[in-house]
Amino acid sequence: MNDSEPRDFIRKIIADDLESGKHTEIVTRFPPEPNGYLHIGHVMAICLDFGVAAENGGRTFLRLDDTNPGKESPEYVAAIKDDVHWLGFDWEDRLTHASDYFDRLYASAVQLIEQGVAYVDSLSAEEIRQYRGTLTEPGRNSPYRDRSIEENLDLFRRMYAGEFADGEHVLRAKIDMTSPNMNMRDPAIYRIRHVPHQNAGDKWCIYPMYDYAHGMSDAYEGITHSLCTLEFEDHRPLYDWFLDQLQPEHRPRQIEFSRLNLAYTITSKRKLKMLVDESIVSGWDDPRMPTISGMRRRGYPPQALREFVRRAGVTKKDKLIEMGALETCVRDVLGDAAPRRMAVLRPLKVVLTNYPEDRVELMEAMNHPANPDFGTRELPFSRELWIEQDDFMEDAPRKFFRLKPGGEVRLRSGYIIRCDEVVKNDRGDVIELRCSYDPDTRSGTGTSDRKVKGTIHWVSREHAVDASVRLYDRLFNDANPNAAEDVHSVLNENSLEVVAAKLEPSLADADEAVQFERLGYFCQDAQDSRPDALVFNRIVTLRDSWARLEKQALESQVS
RNA sequence: UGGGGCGUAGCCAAGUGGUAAGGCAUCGGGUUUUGAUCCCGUGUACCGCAGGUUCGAAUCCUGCCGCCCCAGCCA
Repeated sequence: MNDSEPRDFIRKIIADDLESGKHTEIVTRFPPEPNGYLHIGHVMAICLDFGVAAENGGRTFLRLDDTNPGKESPEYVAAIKDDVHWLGFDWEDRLTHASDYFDRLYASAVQLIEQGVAYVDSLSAEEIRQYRGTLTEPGRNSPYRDRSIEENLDLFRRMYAGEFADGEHVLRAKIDMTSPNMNMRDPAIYRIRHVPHQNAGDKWCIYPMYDYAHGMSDAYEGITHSLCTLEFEDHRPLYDWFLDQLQPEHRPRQIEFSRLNLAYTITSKRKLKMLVDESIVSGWDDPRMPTISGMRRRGYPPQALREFVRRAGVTKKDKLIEMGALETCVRDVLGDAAPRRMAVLRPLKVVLTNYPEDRVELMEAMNHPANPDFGTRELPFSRELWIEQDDFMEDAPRKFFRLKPGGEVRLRSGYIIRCDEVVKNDRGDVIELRCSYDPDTRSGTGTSDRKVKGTIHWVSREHAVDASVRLYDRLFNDANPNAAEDVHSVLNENSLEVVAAKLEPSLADADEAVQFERLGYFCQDAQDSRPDALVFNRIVTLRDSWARLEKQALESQVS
C-alpha cells in the first residue's frame, strides 16, 4: 500500500483502531440480500469491504442476508458469488447466510423475552402502523405491550411451532414508542411467514427482521467494522440496542458511507428487476444494465470497475458521478490491454481502379502501436475494399481530413489512395468510390515519405468476415432516473443499435476485448455470438474530438 | 413543523486555525500511419449564506438556507 494515498474516513477509523489496540485483526463482511443481481453500487461496497480488510491483513465474509423468504432465490445467490469472484475478490471459506444463524437468533430472541425487553404483539399490521405515530407525533403503546414474560414465551414458542397464521402475531422489541427515531418505536424482531426459505427449506415459519439478524450476525462472525450505506444511519441506535441487550462476545461497529450513483442509470434492484420483467432489456446481464453481470457481458474489465470506485472515494456526501468517469477507466485499462484490429461498421465500397484484379497482398500490421510485445499480423489487401461511410464526405468542410472527391487519404497499414469518382444510385446515395492507389506508399516500405493528413481503416471486401455489432447507448435520457417516479418516462428508446459490419479475418476467433481502430473497444457477446454468426458488443467508443467539434459546429449554427 | 445526515470548481475529492492537493470533464498546444494514446499547458472555487471569535477561519462559535434519509410484519 502506498502511504501517501489519501485515506478516507473509514480507513482512518480502522487505522486508529489498529493503532490503539482496540482490534488486532480487521474483519468485515459484504452482506447482499439475494433478491436480485449486484450492480455498480455494490461494486463500491465490495471494494470497500474486501479492500479495507485485505489492506490490513484481515478477513471478509460474503454473507447472504436471507431473512425475507419469498423474495430470495438460489439463482441470485449463484449470481452474487459469480460476480464477486469476477470482480476479483475471494471470501475463501467464509461464505455464510443470515439463515445459518436462525437457531442462535431464535435462542437470543427468547433471551430478550426473558429479560423483559421483547413482547409478542397481536395487533394487525395496520393497527401497528396506526399506533406507531408519525414523524412529528409520538406513537402509543400497544395494548399487548405488558403481557407477562410467561405469556410472551408461550406465544413466541407457538409462533415458532406454526400454530398461527401469517400476520397474527409479531415479536417486538420493547424500547420507546415516543422516540423521535421511528426505528426505536418498538420495532418488529420476528414475523410469521409460512413460506419455504431458499437456504433453510421449510424448517421455519418465523423469520427474524433485518435489524435484529444483521447486527447479531455481525457479532457472531466477529465483524469489527460493519460498513453500510447512509440510509441505515438511523438504524444504528437499534443495532447498538441489540448488542447492549444481548452482550455477545464480539461487539461490531456500524459505519455508514454514501452510496454511489451513476448518472443516466438506476441502481435500484426493484427498478432493475422491472426492466428485466418487462423485457425492456434482455435480462439482468443485458450489456446496457448497470449490473455487474451486465457490465461484464458488455466487456468492462474488472480492474476498470475497481479503479472507478477508487477514484470516486468514500465519503458521506451523496454522489451522482458522470458516466464519463467510468468510461475513462474502461478506456484506460483497455487501451493498454486490447490488441488493435480493423472493422468497418457501416461499409462503403471502394474500388482501386489501378490495382490488379486478382492480386492479394498481405500487409503487416502492428497489434498495438505502443507495445511491440503484441506482435504483428497480416491483413489481406485487394482491389475492392470496405471503408467507413463516415470516412467519406462529398462536400467536406476544410477541416475534414478523411476522404473527399479528389482528395487523398492513407489506408491504415496500407497505401495512400485518391478518390477519383463517386458512384451514386438512383436516389443519389453514394454507393461506391472509385479510387487509385499510389504503389510507392505501401506501409512500412519507406520508399515514399509522402504524408497525408488523414488515415482511415478498411477491410478487404473479398476477405471480410460478416458480423452483427451491437452499439449501446445509455438506457435513460435523464441524468438522474433514480429520482423519476416512473422509469418508463425517462427511457432512452434508442439505447441499442445493431449494425451489419465487415471485420478483418482474424476477428473470427477473437476471444478477448479488442480495439476496432478509430472506433472503440469491442468484444464478442458471450451469450449470442457463434462461429457462423458473430456478434460483437461495443464496450465503449474511443474518445472522438472530431465528433465533438462537429457537434459544437452544429450547436453554434443553431444558436 | 420530529429525528438523523450532508453542503469545497461542471462531476468526484483532499484539507480539522496559518492563507485552497489531486482525479475526471473542459479549453489551448506538441508528438502521432488510430482526429486514439502519450506529453505539456489551462480554473479568479464569494470553501452553502450571514454574523461572531482570532493577528489569522474552509477549518472554532451562533443563526439561517438548501439537499438526502426515516412512519415495512423489506433490506
